[in-house]
Amino acid sequence: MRDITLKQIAETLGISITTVSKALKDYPDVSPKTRKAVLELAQSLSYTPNSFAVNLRTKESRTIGLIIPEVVHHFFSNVINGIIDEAEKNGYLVIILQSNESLELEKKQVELLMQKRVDGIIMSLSNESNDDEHIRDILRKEVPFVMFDKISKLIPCSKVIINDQKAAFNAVQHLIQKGCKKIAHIRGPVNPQNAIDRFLGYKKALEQNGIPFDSKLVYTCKNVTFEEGLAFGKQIAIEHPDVDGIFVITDLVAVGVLAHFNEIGLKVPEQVKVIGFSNWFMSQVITPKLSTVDQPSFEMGVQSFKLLLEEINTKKELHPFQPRTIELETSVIERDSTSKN
Amino acid sequence: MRDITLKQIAETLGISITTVSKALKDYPDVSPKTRKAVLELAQSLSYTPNSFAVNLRTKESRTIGLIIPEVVHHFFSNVINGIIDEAEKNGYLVIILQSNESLELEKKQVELLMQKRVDGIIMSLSNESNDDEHIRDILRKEVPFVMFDKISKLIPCSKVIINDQKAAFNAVQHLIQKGCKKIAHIRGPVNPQNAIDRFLGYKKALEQNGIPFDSKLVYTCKNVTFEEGLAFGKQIAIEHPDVDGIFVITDLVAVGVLAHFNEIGLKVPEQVKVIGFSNWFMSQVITPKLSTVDQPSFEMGVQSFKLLLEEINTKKELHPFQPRTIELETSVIERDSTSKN
DNA sequence: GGTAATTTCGAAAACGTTTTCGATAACGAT
DNA sequence: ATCGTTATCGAAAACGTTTTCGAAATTACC
Repeated sequence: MRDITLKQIAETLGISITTVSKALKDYPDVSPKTRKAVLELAQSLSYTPNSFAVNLRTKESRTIGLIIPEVVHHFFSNVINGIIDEAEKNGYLVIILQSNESLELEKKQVELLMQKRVDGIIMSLSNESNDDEHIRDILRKEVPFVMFDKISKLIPCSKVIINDQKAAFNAVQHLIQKGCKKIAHIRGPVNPQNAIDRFLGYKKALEQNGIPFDSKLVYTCKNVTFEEGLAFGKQIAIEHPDVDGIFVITDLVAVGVLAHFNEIGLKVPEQVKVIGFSNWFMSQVITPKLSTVDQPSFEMGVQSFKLLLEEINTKKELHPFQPRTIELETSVIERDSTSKN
Repeated sequence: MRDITLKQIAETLGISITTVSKALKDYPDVSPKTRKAVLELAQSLSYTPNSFAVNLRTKESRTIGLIIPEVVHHFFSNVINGIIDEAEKNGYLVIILQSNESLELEKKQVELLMQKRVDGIIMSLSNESNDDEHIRDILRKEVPFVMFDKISKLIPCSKVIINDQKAAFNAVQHLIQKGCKKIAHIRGPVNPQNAIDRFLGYKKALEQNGIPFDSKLVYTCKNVTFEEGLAFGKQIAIEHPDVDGIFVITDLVAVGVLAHFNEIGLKVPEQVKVIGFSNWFMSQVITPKLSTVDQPSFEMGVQSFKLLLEEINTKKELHPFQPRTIELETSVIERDSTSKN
């Protein structure tokens, strides 16, 4: 049961390979009669073109690469979802790699994808990423490239982001409106731009409301885990028992905080209000239901692929490509952890 | 900045393409002197072989396809994690597609992957899958193939599974040991083999303990969601207020049940004990912490790829391949939803 | 110096497709 | 019958690599 090729079809029909190829691709210069014959035979033999040969000839594989810090993560798996959905609609397949937040791995994977000659790369930076030579390498080779969420502002490429600073500002503003006077912040790691921006948004909201900024009230995550949430919850309760509001970098950590407060009997939202970030599915399942900032993760995936496709297509026609940045809207979602009904 | 090819290296060095190729691939019949020259030039030009050409020539792409019902799912994203980890270790990349539990999509995707000529396919069936012509097509074309978790017992291929019946049996046995006399079961959809097996395990445990089976105590999920958990929790509380134990098809649904019980003030585990399935990360975060059955999802991914690689390699050497089934161990994890400490 | 063995190299085919361009055939118009 | 036009086809090159097989060059041996 060997693979069917154009050659075999041509031979059994007594015509040339060229004509068979043309018939299958709806070229105008083949008679209806022979076209019909070719189509029928191809159908009955269930011919499918050898994609390896097509790739070589056309110099494209209709495959893109996706590098993310981790697959097992509510936010990222939703983005993946959006990307592979939109990609499939457009006849593209997606190769997924995860950097496990390691810069070294990330570099290797970028190289791997370029060797594979994917048609484009979508990527969210690992937390370690500050050296970006490997990223510039992508641009140098003119491989279509889009970054989302964790981006580097220095790289001139298309991006899909949210306005982290504004979103964080709104979250803290929400706490203040609910009456909070002393607000702590559990922030993300040092490097990632969005951790920085959310911190800046927190700071700005305090300033605009005449609340003095106190660096002692800022706690920095290393791994952004549930366990860190537990630990920081404990630390805050001990070090600053008068804190009445906490803005947390992401829902997962916020859930850890809530879990600790539940355990020690600290009342949320009566004694302290908590707001997270991301609108993780789980945040409306726990008690108390967690207020949060909705971040359109699926849509982020969709838009990322669309931008990439745009770049792929304009470059295919040898036109110059102008990178674009898409900023998606966020919104504060009020639940039980910041208001009692 | 065009791509570097063997031809270019050969021309600048004044030797043949053949020799360049051999030098780069450590063939014995090339002198140390020319090898050195080739290696150095290749290095300085940062030559990388055109994988499209290599694919065509070697008839393999070092890429595999993975079809799963949904990416955004704790169990599946962990399996994905295991697969792409192990694949990368062995120099393989992974194309991921999701069937969204639709048989029609699943069929299309199988075809897509075969057209792409991936070196192998790993797959977990969608809930709709009962017609398996598309699966048999994979075997007919002798594409290496592994199924995991949601499998079809009728297909002769390698599989990675758990013993769902035994695991369910142990879960129900656990409830009985904790004193439950009237045990309900929220089961999965009708088709999937593992939903059937877990149901059988439930039944068997009742029988062996002299508890009469009552089909009225069995509730069938359609979509296996948190919302269904809420709904069935409500239904059970109304229809059978004397139920004192519930075995739920998966943690997500069980969490829904707990959420409803929390809401109406039904005490878990005092009035009713609940045990889930999968050991979802979230199950130890909610109150009360959910007892469950641990299912080694990451390991399932690793083993799936290993089996696939085994098949790829033996088939590459034209040896006959004997499918194998790997059964991974599960264990009951006791938490607060079945015992008070 | 002659023969045999060993190194070292390269021509060429093959993988299967796409596409250009020229050739042939068919047809209509005069 | 001649010319121009159009419809239909196929030869061949190209994509870049791998590998076989034979040729040439070098070395070893007596």
